[in-house]
Amino acid sequence: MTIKVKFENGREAEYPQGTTCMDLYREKVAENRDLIAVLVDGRECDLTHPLSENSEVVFIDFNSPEGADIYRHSASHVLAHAVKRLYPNAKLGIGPAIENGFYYDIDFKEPISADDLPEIEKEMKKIIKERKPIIRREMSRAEAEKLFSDMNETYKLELIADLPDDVVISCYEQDDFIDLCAGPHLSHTGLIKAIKLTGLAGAYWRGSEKNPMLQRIYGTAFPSKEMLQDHLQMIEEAKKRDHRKLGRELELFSLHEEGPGFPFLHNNGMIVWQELTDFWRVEHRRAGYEEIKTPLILNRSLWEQSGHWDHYQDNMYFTKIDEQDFAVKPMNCPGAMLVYRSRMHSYRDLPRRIAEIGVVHRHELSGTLHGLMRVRSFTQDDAHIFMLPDQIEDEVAGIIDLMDLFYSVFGFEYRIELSTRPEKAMGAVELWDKAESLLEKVLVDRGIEFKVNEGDGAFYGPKIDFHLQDCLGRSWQCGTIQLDFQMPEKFDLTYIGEDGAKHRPVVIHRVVYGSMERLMALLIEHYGGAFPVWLAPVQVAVIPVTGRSHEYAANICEELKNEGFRVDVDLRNEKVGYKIREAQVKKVPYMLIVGDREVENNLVAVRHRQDGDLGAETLTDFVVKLKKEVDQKII
RNA sequence: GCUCACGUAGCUCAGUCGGUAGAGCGUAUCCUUGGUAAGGAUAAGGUCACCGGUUCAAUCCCGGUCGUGAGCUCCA
Repeated sequence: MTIKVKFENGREAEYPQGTTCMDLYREKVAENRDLIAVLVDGRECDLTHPLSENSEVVFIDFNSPEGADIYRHSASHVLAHAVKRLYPNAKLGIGPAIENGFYYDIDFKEPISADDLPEIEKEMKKIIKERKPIIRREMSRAEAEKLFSDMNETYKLELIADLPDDVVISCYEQDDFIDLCAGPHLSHTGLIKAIKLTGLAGAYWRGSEKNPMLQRIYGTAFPSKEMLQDHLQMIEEAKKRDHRKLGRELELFSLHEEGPGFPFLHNNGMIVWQELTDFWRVEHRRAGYEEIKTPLILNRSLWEQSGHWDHYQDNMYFTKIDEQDFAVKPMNCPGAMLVYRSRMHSYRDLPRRIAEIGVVHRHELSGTLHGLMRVRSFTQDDAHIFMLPDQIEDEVAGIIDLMDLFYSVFGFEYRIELSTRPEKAMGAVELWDKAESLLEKVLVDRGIEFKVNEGDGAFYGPKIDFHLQDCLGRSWQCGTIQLDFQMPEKFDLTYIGEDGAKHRPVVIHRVVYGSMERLMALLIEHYGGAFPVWLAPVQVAVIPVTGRSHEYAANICEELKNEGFRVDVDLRNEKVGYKIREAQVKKVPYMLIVGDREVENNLVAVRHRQDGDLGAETLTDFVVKLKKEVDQKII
């Protein structure tokens, strides 16, 4: 019997039945030595996998997502293997590959510390050097249970117990180490070229705080030392750009024990903030938005009506005023609902786009707080759009355009995801279906690529999320467009239709920046603290060379201020090099160096923080260029 | 919230096997007038996070509190 095998390049060939992928691999690897695994009809398989029927076979290397996963999954087994050699009593949890690496959760009899990682890493390298073959063993449930119970691997027994009846139970063996695992794996440990253990942290068994906490060892693996180096360098770069560090150095904001999760913005941070909100207001007015401001603290009755009292109480802050319960707002919507409801609406008034840059407070778990990224008090660039059902499409399209405008100004790439009706959804199914297909239509009509997350929508409506990608390739969810079928019901919102009867409007809840605080953090890291001129807290530093040019420098500074620029003059008794260094470290975009030569010819010597010395020109010429850079928000 | 680690000058960090502490940067003053990333000297600056305990003696050891950091979905 022979079977037909189709390769990724379209070539077909016949082989005897039972030919393993390894046999084919031997031919292939001659062409590409980096191949490490195989997809048979799209499924990841071991190289030893025998082919029993006509199949499509694709060999993959580390550069495919599946390849990287298999590679790192094998690395995690090597980690567990090394741990078992050094700590025979340790019990294994799970050890999957993750983005950029892998981990293994382990229950150590005596907790280990980060100092123990180098030794484990050394043992891993030994196992790699030994080039142990990795062998798949399939077994019955009873055999597996006996095996792991003999080894006292209680967590593995728990996993086996939870495996469905019809699944093939498999283990992977290398040397004297055997682990319950679906696979697939590399064919031997020697294929792992570069590893590094990167961290140690606690993690609950199966992610539940009711379960015991295991120790999670994080690591990463690459097929070459260079790739590992690059990856580690990327992490270093991210550390350098950490907004908490830059925020302090550039005096943008500070955090204090007195207000955990409540950041303090300093003058420099406020300048960036104001530029961001100024830009936001200009574009929102242009797009037909009104702006409102609603109170921080509102009566309990409102939160009962909105449902927050029942469903969000754990995250809210409370106070009492005149014997009555009040809550600090965790969201802006109820306020906006009251504004809408404060007068009657005709269908002719809609859509009504009501925006609010609103401060909300949410009690987040203390362990989740992180700089400006995750706080307990933040500012949303919120807007609620009240509209007729048949306006949904146009409104959503308008918001998508607005998002694109903002994100491209910052130089962010972004991805879009559409989340649809979840199990416990509120509202009529027909309305959901209609809304979902409308959202999809808007995206398709504009030729926008998007990913669908089935069942991931909010219980009150489907949504479109925007995930920004920063310059280090990390992604952050910022913008969101959420249809809300709930709020109009809860607040009994109405408009008078053409027929003279009351109807229910649809509400869209949307943010572009998301949280101002988080956007600031994002921008700080995206730009590495070197803000484009329009955002830079100080746009120009005037630097006199000697005391003789102090007066000239001060005049230049005045003139630039009068032109509306943010400018500092450095009249300290220091050398130019020193002053330049300082302006450079503070990431000031432009330095104007003025000495005797410039005074004499009435010029300024321009230095750019990246491009260095640009030569001398007149102040007028410089102002023209600078104005253009600010107005066009050039990155 | 939970686990582990950490908390020493404005910042980055050293140190004390228990006898109340030190560097660099920054700051102030003086000298230096210097042309594209750090000129020199001197000085000031610390309840060693906070509260208890052990001890003749605690910044150090122990306990607690607060704060900070890495994690806590990625399913054998």
